[in-house]
Formats: sequence, C-alpha cells, structure tokens
Amino acid sequence: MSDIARIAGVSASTVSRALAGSTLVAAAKRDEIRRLARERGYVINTTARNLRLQRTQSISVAIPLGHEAGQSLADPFLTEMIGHVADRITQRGYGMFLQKIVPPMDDWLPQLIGSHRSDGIIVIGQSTEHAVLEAAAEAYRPLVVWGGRLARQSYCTVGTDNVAGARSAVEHLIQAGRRRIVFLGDPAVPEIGLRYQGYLLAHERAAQQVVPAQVVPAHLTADTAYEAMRAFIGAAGGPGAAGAFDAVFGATDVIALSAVRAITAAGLSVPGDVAVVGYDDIVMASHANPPLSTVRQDVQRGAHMLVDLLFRRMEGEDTPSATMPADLVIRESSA
Amino acid sequence: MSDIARIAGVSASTVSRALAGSTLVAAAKRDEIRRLARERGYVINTTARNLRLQRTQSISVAIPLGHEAGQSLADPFLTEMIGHVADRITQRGYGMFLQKIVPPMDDWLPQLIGSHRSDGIIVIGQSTEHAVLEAAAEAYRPLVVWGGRLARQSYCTVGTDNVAGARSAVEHLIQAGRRRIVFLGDPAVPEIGLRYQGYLLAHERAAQQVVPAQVVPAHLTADTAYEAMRAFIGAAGGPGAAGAFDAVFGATDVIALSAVRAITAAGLSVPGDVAVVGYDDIVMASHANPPLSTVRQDVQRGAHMLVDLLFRRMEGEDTPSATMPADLVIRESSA
DNA sequence: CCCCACCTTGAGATCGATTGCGATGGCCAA
DNA sequence: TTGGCCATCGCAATCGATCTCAAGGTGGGG
Repeated sequence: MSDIARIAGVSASTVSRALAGSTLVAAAKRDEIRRLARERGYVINTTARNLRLQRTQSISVAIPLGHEAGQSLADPFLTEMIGHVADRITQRGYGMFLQKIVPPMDDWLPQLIGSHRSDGIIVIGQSTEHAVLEAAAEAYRPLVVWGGRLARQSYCTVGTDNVAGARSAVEHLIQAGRRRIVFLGDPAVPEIGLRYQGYLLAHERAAQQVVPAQVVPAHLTADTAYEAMRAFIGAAGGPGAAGAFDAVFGATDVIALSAVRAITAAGLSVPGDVAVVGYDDIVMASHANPPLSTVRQDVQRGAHMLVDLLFRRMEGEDTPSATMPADLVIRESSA
Repeated sequence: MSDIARIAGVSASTVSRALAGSTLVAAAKRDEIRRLARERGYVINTTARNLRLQRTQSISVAIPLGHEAGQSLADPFLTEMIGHVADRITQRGYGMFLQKIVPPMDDWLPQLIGSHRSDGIIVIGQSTEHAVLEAAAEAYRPLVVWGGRLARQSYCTVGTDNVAGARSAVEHLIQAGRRRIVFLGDPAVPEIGLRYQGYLLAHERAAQQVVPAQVVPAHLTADTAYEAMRAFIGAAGGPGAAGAFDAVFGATDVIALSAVRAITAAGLSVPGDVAVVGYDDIVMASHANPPLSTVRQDVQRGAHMLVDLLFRRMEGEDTPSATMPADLVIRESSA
C-alpha cells in the first residue's frame, strides 16, 4: 500500500481511505488512486486488514468425525451439507474455512475459537463432541451446530426431529406387516441415539405385534456398515430361521444403502424378503435400486438456517435451537 | 500473549518462544509457560501470526461456476471432489478456504492471490476462466487446476484424458449397434469440449455406420439438462421417426442421469430404446436405475494429485500437468 | 580472582493495514 | 488583512505475533 501511496504522491492513510471509498478523500484523488491500484494490480492484504479490524469476514465450518476415523468428508450427506452451507455463506459475502476434526483432540474448539481465524463457527454433527460444544458455548456466542437436540443443551442446534422421524419410519414398517425390524447404527452418536429412541418408541406402541428391538451396531461409513450387515445376516440364518428379520431401519441412508447391498448379495430380495428404510434422503436415495424409502431431512433448508442463525448470533442475538420436521418418504425399498 | 507474559513474569518474546517449543528458552520455564497458557485458555492469534510469518498454513479452493449461474456447490461431482481435496489438505496439516466464484467477475483470481489469504490455490474446473488462469499463472506459481488439458496452456492441470475417455464411450455405443448417438452437453466448457472431440473422433472412425454427430446443448445442472433432453425428445419424435436417436452420450453423469429421467418419462426405455453413457462415475452412477455406464474419473486420486502437486509448487518446483486415464465402465444403461 | 563463553532473556523492529486526531490550506466574511 | 470554518490529508498508534540483536547472568578455565 505504501508503494501505491508513493506513486500517487500521497500517504498510505489516503490510499487506505480511497480504496475504502471514504468521502474524506477528494473524489478526484480517490478515483486516481483507485485507478492506479487497479493498474498496478494492487490488492489489500487480507491478513493485515483482518488483524487491524479484528474480524475476518469468514466462517469456520468444522466437521468432527469422532466415531469413525475412516469417515471421509466425501460422505454423501456431509458433502451435500457442505455444498449448501458454502452456497449460503458465499451468498452472504463471506468466505468459508473448512476444517475436518479427527478426535482424539480435546481442545480443537477452544483452539479454533482462540485462533480468531473466523467470525463464527458452524459445527456439522455432534459426533463425540457434545461436552466440548457445551463447554465452549458458555463463553463463545457465534456458534451453531447441526445435530440432535439433546436434553439440557446450552448450545444452539439446527436439525430435524430425529425421534419423530425415526418413529414414523418404523411405524410404517410395522404397518406394512414387518415384525422383526433391525436397527442398524450406533446409538452412541447423539443424532443416531435419538433415532434409536424413535425406533424404540414405535416398538413399545406395537409391542404385541413385533419382536423386541434389536440393534446391530454399525459405524457411519458404507464399508463398515456393509460388513456389519453381512456378518449379521450370516449369524441370523436365512428367512424363516430363528434369528430371521424382515426389515432394517438404517440410521442413515449410507448405512441403509449398504444394508441393501449386503442383503441382495446374500441372495435375499429388497423389499421382498427384507424391507429397508434409511434416514437423510440423500440425493442417491431416490436414484438407488430399488429407490430407498427414507426420512427426509431438508438439507438445503437446514444449511440456510445454520448460516442465518449464525449471522444473527454474530450480531449479538441469542437465538434458540431450531428443529425441522422430518418427513417419511416411501419408495420401493419398503413398499 | 502479553497477558500471559505478565503473569509468567517474562517477556512476550519468551512466551512466543516457549509456545513454539524453542530450545532457546530454559526447559523448566518453557513447561511453566505452556502450562499457564493452557490453564488460561490462551491460543495464539492466527491472524497476527500469519501476518508476521507471511504464510497462512491454508489453501484456497476456488470453484468457478461460469456456465451455470444456478449451479450449486452441492453438485454431486463437485462435492465429491471437494470432500477428497479437503481430506488431503487436512491430512497435510493445512486449512482449506473454500470459495465459490460466480462470474462475471474478471479479477477474482488476482484478488485471491493478492489478498494473501492462502499459501496456494486449487481451482476446480476451468469453466469460462481459461484466460484468467492463463494470465495469473505467469506470475503466480502455487496454482493447480482441475480440468481439461488445452493446447498452449501454461498453468498446471490435473485431469483425465477427456478425449480418449469420451471416444471409448462412444465407440462402445457404436459396437453395441447404436447408430444415432446424441451428444448432450455444452462444448464451450473446456473439459466438455474435449469430450466432444472424442465423440467426433469416434464418429469419424465409424462414418459408414453411424449418422452424423448431433449436439444437444445442455448446461451442467440436472434440471436444465432434463429440460434440454425433454425438448429434444419432443422435437425428434418417437422411435422410428426421422429424427429418432438410439443413444445419448451425456457430458457428465449428472447430465446423463437427467437424460435417463427424461427418456423414461417420455415412455421410452433405457437401454431398450435408448442407450445412455455418462462421464465421471459419481457415486450415484452405480446406484442409479438402471446403473449408469460411464467413463470413470478417479476423483480421489485426482484430488490427491491436485494437493500433492500444489505442495510441490509451493516449495518452488515447477510441476508439469498430469493426465490420468479415463476408464470406461459398462453398466446396464448401455448393455 | 578474572575473563571469556555460553546459556537465557528482553527490547524493539517488523509484517501491512486502519483510524483518531491534529495539521494544513483555501475560501469567505467581517 | 485577519479570523474562522471546512474540506483534506498525514502522523503515528494500533492490532498480536515473530525474530534479530544485544545484554544479562552463570559457570568454568586460566
């Protein structure tokens, strides 16, 4: 900037003001300086500007992958979410700083906050980090989390009604005549735990008709879910066997689609032998073969709410959590 | 930092050195200072650090969406690519700054470079920005682009062999007995243009057998591609009509899958009446109904190459462009 | 007992911008 | 001619870290 100032024969202060469009500098001189800066290809150094102004005009998006070291940001649900969040942030004129968090790392959030790298933080998925979020939210306001709404939670979340959504999915399976419905997923993950509650609720309501709930632990990646399902099928025996099952509720679409693969690979049919329902309604769900029944989360709307709530928080407002409806979408995999 | 220094009874210099793990400060004092900083929740201010060190420990990923204002970062191919790139960057200990570029904006790249926000830049897709990239590459080294390899191009690209890949796809259609193969896509986009060349090459080779090449312009989003295909079907008439066609080569999988939807919606069957082949092999392609034949780009490998080449460039090396093979994957949509 | 190394530490410059406050000069009215 | 106001502009402090250079303290050897 001082170079431009020297060339223009003014001080750096004036250049700064001219480029900022301040009326404190004469219009003619302002235009002259701007022209000069453009010609010389001068661009304000963002780092220095951020330091001086104490704001960065950018948002951090952190994605904790605690339950699955192998889970990649390339996961279909995450990428959809990231894409929509990025769209919205860009639309607001902010930049987006993307960060993958791979625990064990106990102080990633204080680090991220303290580094002052961004003006606000969006965390996608609670993963194992509920306590960390809880602790940070006390002192740091501009923080919004995509995930399940837990009891006594002080941070601001956006998400769908996991309990109701899962419950409607399982009730749909029961109404369709299914009697042994397996829950495929890891209830230790907060969101999954809520979906499991919904699954249990549906079972309680129909206790006379269905066999007791049964969980098959499965992580969030396609490969591990496939393997979990494959192993379970092997242990359960074929249709009609003692441990037989006639439906699977996958905690996510990725898990459910993996289950479909494992089931068909075992020579069973979907939905003939086993009905399958997932959760998320990722783009792939409707394109799958057979098309996957699932509980739809409106990711785009969720992403917009995340960003919009964050901006309100950055302006000092203390926004409450938001829960969106989760709508059952019935397709062929459970027809 | 000066607060910590005061509490510890030392100077800021010493705190800085202690936190950096410098051996210049006595071991006992170093541990003491570190403990104090942790207790107080002190975190080094990244902005100030970046300014002083003249590096940011982060990479910009820019995505120009020139040909389609409505195209979102949520596009399946882009999200897969972003996810893998993010994984690799994170693995290197760097942060990732994601930026969506919506032309017309002539100086986004000089701006991005000049802002010194990142230590290197990855551009995903040339879109309409070939000239901009060309101009910037002269003076700025740490820049790598995902896209097509064009003649007389001075910037470093990573991509698949679009011409050969497209050609193998079209030759496959011809061998399968298809005679009127429509190219669905916009050849003005550099990568798509190369695929169109491959399409033409295959037609030249089999000029006696097939009818001349025919382009149906289609943008890169699912909706516009669907609409383009629908309109074309309406104009072409049914099977056996004068303008009838028996195959579609979609410039991307998103386009091809939209074509499948439009074709089946018109009462035609895939592959019975019309065979369809795409390009990319996005995750959805194999899950589609029918599973989509396509030209596979190894996105993960491509993402890793992008990042790895960029780091070599950041160290001053002048890396050449890299072209990966594009492998035809035959599935039911063209069987 | 002195001096010289060496080990530690601190003062201050620096990175590149922004901005409060004071200074300058021009112009108009008294 | 001079005082006063206003439109402009520049000086210098500031943001929070890093690093050079030099000084302080300690210990060992002569």
